[in-house]
Amino acid sequence: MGIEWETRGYDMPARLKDIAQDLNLSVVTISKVLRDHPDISQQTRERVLKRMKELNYRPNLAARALVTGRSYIAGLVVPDLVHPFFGQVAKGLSNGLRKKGYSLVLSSSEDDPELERQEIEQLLARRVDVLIVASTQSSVETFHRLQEQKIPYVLIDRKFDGLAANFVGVDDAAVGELATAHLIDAGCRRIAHIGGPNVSTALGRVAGFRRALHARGIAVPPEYIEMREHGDDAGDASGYTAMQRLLTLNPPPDGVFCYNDPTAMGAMKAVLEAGLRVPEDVAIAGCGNVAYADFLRVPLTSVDQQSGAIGERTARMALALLEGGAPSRPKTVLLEPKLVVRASTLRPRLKPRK
Amino acid sequence: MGIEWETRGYDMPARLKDIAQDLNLSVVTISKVLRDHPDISQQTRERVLKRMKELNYRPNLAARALVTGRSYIAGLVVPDLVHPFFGQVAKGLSNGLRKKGYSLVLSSSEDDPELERQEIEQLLARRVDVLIVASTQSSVETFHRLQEQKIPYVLIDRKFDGLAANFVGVDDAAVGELATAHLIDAGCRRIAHIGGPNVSTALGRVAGFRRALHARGIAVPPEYIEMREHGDDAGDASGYTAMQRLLTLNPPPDGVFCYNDPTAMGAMKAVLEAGLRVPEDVAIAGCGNVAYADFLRVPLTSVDQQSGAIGERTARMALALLEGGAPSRPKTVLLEPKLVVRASTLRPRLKPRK
DNA sequence: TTGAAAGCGGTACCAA
DNA sequence: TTGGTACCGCTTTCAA
Repeated sequence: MGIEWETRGYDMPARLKDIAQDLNLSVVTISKVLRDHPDISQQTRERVLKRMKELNYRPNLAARALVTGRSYIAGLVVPDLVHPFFGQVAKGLSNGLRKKGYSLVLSSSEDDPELERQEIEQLLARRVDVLIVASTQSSVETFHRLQEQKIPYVLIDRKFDGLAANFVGVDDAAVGELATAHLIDAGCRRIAHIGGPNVSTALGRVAGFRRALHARGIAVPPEYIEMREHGDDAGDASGYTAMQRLLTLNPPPDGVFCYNDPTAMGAMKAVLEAGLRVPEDVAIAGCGNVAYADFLRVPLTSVDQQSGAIGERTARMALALLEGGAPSRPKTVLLEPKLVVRASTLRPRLKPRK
Repeated sequence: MGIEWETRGYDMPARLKDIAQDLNLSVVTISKVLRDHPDISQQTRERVLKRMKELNYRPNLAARALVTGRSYIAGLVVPDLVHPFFGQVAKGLSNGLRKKGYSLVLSSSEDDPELERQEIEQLLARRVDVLIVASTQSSVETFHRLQEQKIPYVLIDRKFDGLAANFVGVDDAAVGELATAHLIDAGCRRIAHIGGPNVSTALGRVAGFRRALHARGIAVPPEYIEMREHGDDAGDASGYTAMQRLLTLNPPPDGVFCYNDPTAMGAMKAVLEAGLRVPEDVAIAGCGNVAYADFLRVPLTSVDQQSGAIGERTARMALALLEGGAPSRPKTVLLEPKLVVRASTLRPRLKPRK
């Protein structure tokens, strides 16, 4: 045991220096063993590894990051961790990055653009190697700054028009089209939409909604479209009130496409409370395909956003940015949404005839 | 502009040294301004701050951590991020820590004890200041090691008998008692339990279940208790099959207390598919009070586990561990569970008489 | 195959 | 009020 070790206390983490002194070697040699450097004799290597085990040695990653300039940390900023979509993305991402030794630092922006900016600052101060953001910004300025500073980043879920950035998400217009076309096929003719806040996902979905109706020559009265200001959290409450309003119209809609599943759940509640039936009087389709969609009052038809796949693809893209040699052009990965049909849109005329 | 700056490239982050050279000051002076050290002249301070803004200076937290020995990072390990309970905990925790400048590094153990150990190692290598773990270990060894190394840690949700550790969670026996007593009050007399895996939460809940029945002199046939091996994910599937088995018994139960809400949802599905009614034939109570409990086929009575509060209290405890002076005795915070009654247990005899 | 010296970007201590 | 020097734990370069 080196003298150093004696005086450091058994609760302080061991350092390369401690091992070096114990073994009468230099710090450099130990460092090389640590990193599997070739030019170390087998015998020395074994002695060092043995001592490392004994001392329970763990390299100080912060120190390493300081000299190598790589932290092996990815930063993730999401609007709301409680939303199952982002939970799933975080899980897929975390799994993908772990394999390559990266850790994930998590920030929640609470759907607040200013807070999101602060969190990004904090992550940059930590010198994360890459940033992954489901942004709630309305301006693109933050990301221009990142570009200037050549900080690799990937946008997920929400993107910006006119910003050439790495992006992983679903094709939101396709999401809207898929759900809406399905409602039409189910026999609905007065189809309404309860939309989300002013971000790309909500805008894309309402655009797809319009496109599908237009393609089939079905008109959409403006009052059939309700864009809500809520973020991702209070979706059920806002879906509820939006649907109540839609039911006062004359004629009321016989089908509704909702921005997300919580919104759809709120809408469903309003319909049932009004004494109407789902799907016979009003068919309902949501987005997100939450895990429990099958267990709802009426099992909910929903467009799957591939949350797990988004996490994995984002991990792949982030790693490519880091390990890949030349900085490449920004890439966009658009996953195909999938419609999952359940009872909330299975109207009589579509049910199998007996 | 210092010569250094010219040659560094505009995309490299500015350092104290750059600012010092630009202003003909020493690095120490800049560092003091950065940390609001008192003995700096007003004029100097302003010059420095101005230059910091211009260069968009961000202190390198890794470098600071190296010298101060404090990383301002907390590590969180959970079994499954997708489970809404842990999402909520992570959110509360993140918010509580952010206020004091801490970041949160997130690890998912996927309910795998070995992976959990590896993740903890990784976090220790990052020199996190405190560790927060919802552990899936069966042995207590990992935590003894942490104690030896004097690494502050807080267990959440799941605890260990005989391990004196900081803990934040709910009183699981109370959870079980609360739900079971309610089922009895609702008029159930043949009450079954679908339990979870071999961790403290599941064991505590089944103990409370037994205690409540015993206190009212109601017997529990052993076959009325189904302990499932699943983790937190496939709860719905295992609740479904467990309930199917329970329904084959003679007599079948008229009330079921389930380990968690997904399990309860699966159980509910099995009951309804068997052509029975909830709650008239079988009343069902769950645990966790998931956000959408109100929107299920039959709105689900559930015991609220206070997930948000757990996150916040854990943040407080973690901060106390770090900022507090003397190392204190391990503390246990047991939050009171709350029963949220919904239709799944509102049996006729409890309904208001007309 | 091994190691001495320099330095990553900061902070602490003490002298000027 | 300001700054020189040492050092945090590790990697890099280059010489022995």
